[in-house]
Amino acid sequence: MSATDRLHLIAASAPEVSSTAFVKLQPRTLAHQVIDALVAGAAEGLILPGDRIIETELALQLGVSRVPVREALRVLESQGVVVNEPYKGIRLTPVTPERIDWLIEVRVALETTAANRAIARGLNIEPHLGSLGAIVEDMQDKAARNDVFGFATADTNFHRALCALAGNTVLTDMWEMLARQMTIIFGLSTLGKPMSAIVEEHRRMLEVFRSGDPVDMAREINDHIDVQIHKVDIEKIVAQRRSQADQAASL
Amino acid sequence: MSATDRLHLIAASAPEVSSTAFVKLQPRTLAHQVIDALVAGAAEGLILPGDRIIETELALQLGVSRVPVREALRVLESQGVVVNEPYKGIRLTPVTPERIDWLIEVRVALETTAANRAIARGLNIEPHLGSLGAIVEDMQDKAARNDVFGFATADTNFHRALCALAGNTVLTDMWEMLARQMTIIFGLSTLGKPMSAIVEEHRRMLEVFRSGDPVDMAREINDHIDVQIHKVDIEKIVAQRRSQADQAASL
DNA sequence: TACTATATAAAAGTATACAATATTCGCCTA
DNA sequence: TAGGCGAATATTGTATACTTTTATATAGTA
Repeated sequence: MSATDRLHLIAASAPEVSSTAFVKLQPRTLAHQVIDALVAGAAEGLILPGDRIIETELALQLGVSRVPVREALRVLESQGVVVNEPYKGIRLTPVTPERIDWLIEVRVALETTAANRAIARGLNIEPHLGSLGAIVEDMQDKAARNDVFGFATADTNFHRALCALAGNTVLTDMWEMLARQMTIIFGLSTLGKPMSAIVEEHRRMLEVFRSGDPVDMAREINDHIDVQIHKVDIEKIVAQRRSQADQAASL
Repeated sequence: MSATDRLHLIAASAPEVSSTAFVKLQPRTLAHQVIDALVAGAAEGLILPGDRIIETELALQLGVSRVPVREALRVLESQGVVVNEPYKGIRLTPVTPERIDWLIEVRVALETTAANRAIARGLNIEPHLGSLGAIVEDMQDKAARNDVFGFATADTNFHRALCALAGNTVLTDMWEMLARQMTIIFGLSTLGKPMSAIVEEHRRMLEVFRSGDPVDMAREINDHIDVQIHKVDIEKIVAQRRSQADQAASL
C-alpha cells in the first residue's frame, strides 16, 4: 500500500456564520481542496514525513487531474510542508528535532508580536476576553471527554483567535503556515503533557493577556509553546509509525 | 499597453560559490523563472499594485504555456504577492499604508528573533562580523556611485546575512517572502532618507550586534526598519505611476 | 566478479485542448 | 429613460496528451 492511499477530498467546510455580516463565499478550487486533503492526510499519519508523494498516484486517488495536484504541491512547497527536487520528486518535509525547534521559535516570535500588538490596540478587554475564555472552556470540555482531536482543534483555535486580535493579516497568514506544519507534527505524537495542564496554561495566558504586560505575555507564550513537544523523540515516533504502516502493507 | 508587457524570463542567476562545499545545482523549472520574472517586473514598476494579471497574456509574453504561469501565480498567491479570486482574476496585491505596517511589524519580529538567536549562538564574532561589515562597505560604495538598485540589493543582503546567522531555515524562508514583497514596494518609491544615513544605521546595528545586547538589538532593528518608508504616501505614488503608465500607453 | 554502458520504464515538466464561470454590452420592457 | 434580462466574449479552472529527465535493470566487458 502506497503512502498516499486512502486520501480523499474533504467536503468544503461550511463557512462559519458571523453575527455581524455575511461571509463572502468563495468558490473553492480543486487545488485548495487538494491542499486540505494532503494536510489532513498527513495529520492523520496516512503520509509520514519523508514519504514520497507521486503526482499521478495522488491525482488518481483524489479523482482529479494532475494540474490541480501540481498547483497544490507547489503551494505546499513554498510553505515548507513538502520539499521538491525538480524531475526527482516531492516528499513530505522530514521532521527533525531541529526543525521543530525552528518552527517553535518562529511561532513564539509571531504570537508574542501578535499578543503585544493586540494589547497595544487595547483589545485585551471584553468581548474578546470572553471569546477566548469560551474557547478555553471548549478545550476543558474536550479534555473531559478525552476527545484528543477536538482538543487539539480548540487549542489551535485559541492561538488563532489571539493572533487575529492583532489585526495583521500578514502575520496571521504566516501563522497559518506554521500551524499547518505543527498540525502535521502534533498528529504524529501524543502531547507532551496532560490535557488538563494545558487547559490551565491557557487560563493563565488569558489572565496575563488581560493584565496587559508585554514582557509577562512574551514569557508566558514562550513557556507554553516551547515545552509542548520538546521532550518527545519525534524521529523515533516516525520510525515506529513507518514500521506499523509497512506491516499493514504487507498483509 | 497592458500591465504585463515587456516582462521577460531572466536567466538563472549563477549560484554563489561556497568556499567549503559545492552548491547542489538545482534545475530551475519554468515555474520558478516565471516567479522571478514577475517579482522583478513588479519591482521595476512594469506591473503596479492592484493591476490585473492575465494568465494567457503573461504566458504569451514569457513564451511559455499557461501551466507554469499558473503554478507561479499559485505560489505567489500563497506568499501574499498576488491576490486571487477564483473565476474572477488575479491582481498584484494592492499596497496600502496599513499593509506596509503589517509587513514591517512581522519583519521586525523575525529579524529581532534572528539576531537574538545569532547572539545566543555566539555568532556575533569574526568572521561573521567581517562579512556583514563588507556588505556595509559595499552599500557605502553603491551609495557613492548613486547606484540605487545596487544599494537596495546590498541593503537586502545585509539583513539576509544577519537572518542567516540564526541558522533557522523556517525563519529565513519566511523572511524571504517578506523581502520579496518589500522589494516590490521599495521599487515604487524612493527611500525615505538619504543613503548615507542608511549606511550609518547599518554600521550602528552591526556595532550593537557585536556588543550582544538583545534589548538594544531589538530597539536598533525596530528603529531602522520602522522609519524606512513610513512617511511616504505610497498610494499617491502608485496613482502617479499609474497615470504615467496610462499616458505612455495612449501614445 | 565487478564495473560500465545502454536500454527501458517511471515520473515530473510542459503544452494544448476543453469546460465552467464571470463580466460586458446590447436590447427589450416598463 | 432607467433598469433588468440575456447572449456574446473573455478568462479562469480542469483534463488530456506529449516531452524531458531521472532511475532501474539488464547485458556486456575487463
